[in-house]
Amino acid sequence: MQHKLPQSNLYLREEELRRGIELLYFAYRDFTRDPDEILATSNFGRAHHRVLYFVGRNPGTTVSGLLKLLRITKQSLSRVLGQLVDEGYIVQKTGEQDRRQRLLHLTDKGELFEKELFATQRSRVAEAYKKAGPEAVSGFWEVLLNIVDEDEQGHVLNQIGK
Amino acid sequence: MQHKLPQSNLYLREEELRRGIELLYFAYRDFTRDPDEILATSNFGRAHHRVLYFVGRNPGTTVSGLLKLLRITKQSLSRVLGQLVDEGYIVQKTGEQDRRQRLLHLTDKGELFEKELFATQRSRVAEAYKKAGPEAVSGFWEVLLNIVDEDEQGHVLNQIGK
DNA sequence: TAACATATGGCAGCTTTGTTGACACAATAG
DNA sequence: CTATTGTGTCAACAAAGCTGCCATATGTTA
Repeated sequence: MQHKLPQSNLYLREEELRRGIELLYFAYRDFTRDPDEILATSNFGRAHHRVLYFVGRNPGTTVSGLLKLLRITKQSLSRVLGQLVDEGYIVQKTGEQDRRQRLLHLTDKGELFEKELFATQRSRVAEAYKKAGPEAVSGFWEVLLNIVDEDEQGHVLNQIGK
Repeated sequence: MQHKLPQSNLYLREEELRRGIELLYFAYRDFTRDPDEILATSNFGRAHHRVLYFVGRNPGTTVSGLLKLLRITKQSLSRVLGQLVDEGYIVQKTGEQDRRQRLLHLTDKGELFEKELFATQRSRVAEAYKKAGPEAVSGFWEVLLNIVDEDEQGHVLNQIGK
């Protein structure tokens, strides 16, 4: 006489959910460490990295575009963006159609620095992809995408160019 | 006459790496938002959540155990831990073998609160697992584990009970 | 043209959560 | 007995979020 054990199944499911939660935490923790170390030597922080990264990925983006992408307030962004502009990593060009806009671009210095930061994450992620194999990588993308807010998945897909 | 186009392959690989980096960022951003909102109404922050979470997962853990797991300094931990103890979410019991240790446990109040916080992430992750399917979930775990520092993967595997 | 809306920038001040360094005390280990 | 370990605490600082308010230039619309 066999029957399903619902508690047992629930327990299993909970363990699987906690596994995802914990792996996400630990992976993110380590994933940010290498660039953080480089940033610290330049008196920058993680917030500067994000701005450099997304300006590099979306040249000509506007301030409000970045605000929506990063979901932070104007003041938070303006602090780090101002420093990056002051120190010559980013330039702002007045928009041609709409002259209120400040279109953001990396300078050569900014591109160089972004490449240096990216290199650390590149090797970590490339190694992980290689060890896990292409099928695992697809699953990795798919689950992560579904963890993103449903009404934001479109933006993300658009951002990651797929 | 056919030959491989190395630049093209490199370009593709870079896009795939950036996709992982960006998905990790966006997923983590949204993943932390639901609990953050609940925490804010209790005058707690994300750091309190982590302590509640890992004490719940490792009842009887010590202060130094938590320090190693979270990789923060004693002072950072002691601030949030002190608040959680003061407000009755966590109790400290003197270790029996080693009476210098303070073994940490959630109170009933603490367990209830942890459950409430977990529920938000549970439903987000469960939904993502469901949409992506079991194979994708395996890949998700595998890539994340490989993103963790190599010399920490053992600890993590031990933590997630596998 | 006048009024409203939008994109951006700036100031003041607050909070959370990380950091360092120094010191103290109880308990354990050698 | 001495050294080390586990924990707690104080002071001070920094990064990066937040709110609220105000200013200016530019675009849009009635």
